[in-house]
Amino acid sequence: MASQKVDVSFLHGRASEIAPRLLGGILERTLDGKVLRARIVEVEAYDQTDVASHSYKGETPRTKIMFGDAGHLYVYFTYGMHYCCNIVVGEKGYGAAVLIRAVEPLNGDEGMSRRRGGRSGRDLTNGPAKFCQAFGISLAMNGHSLSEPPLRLLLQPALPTDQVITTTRIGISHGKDVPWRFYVKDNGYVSKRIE
DNA sequence: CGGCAGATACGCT
DNA sequence: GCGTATCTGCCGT
Repeated sequence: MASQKVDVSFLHGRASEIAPRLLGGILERTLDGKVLRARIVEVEAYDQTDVASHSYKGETPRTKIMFGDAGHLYVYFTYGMHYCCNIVVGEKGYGAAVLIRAVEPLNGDEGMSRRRGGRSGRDLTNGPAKFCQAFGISLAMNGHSLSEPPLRLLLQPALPTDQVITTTRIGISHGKDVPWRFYVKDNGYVSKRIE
């Protein structure tokens, strides 16, 4: 597949509009001399107007990257043991990002399985922290530009609208009614199928 | 497959 | 102190 720069201008818009457009995009990671590839199948949008977002209460040391340049990775640590990663979107100074909640592995399943404690199939990457573990993403990659190795985003053509399911987000206690979760219809790697 | 409890450490009040 | 954009194991259906 041809190499492809992240079209940063494409990421300059509302998180809720960009998020569904990232479905089907490819994430390519080089790790331990191998190439891992996966297709994005589930995302959620967060921005500073929304109570569920880390950026809601303004910029802090932790959320600084979310307020930075689009096309970079915002990684956070949660529940004392998990990492989750987002693609920063919107204008610099505006805190917004798209959480990668699930991907479908395309290559490098063996390495992912090893990092996932021997698990296989959908259990490799059907959740945001599972994906980070499978892809070896931690705080060390916070702020990384997705135009460069060792982790690149390769945008793909938009999916047909009837293949995209829109629902409320998962695991939050505020902003539960906001329909900013998007996933690929009938894809086995989606974390939870509801509605 | 669904529901629930426990793990575990950091950011922020 | 308290809550957390989660996962896992264990239980029951």
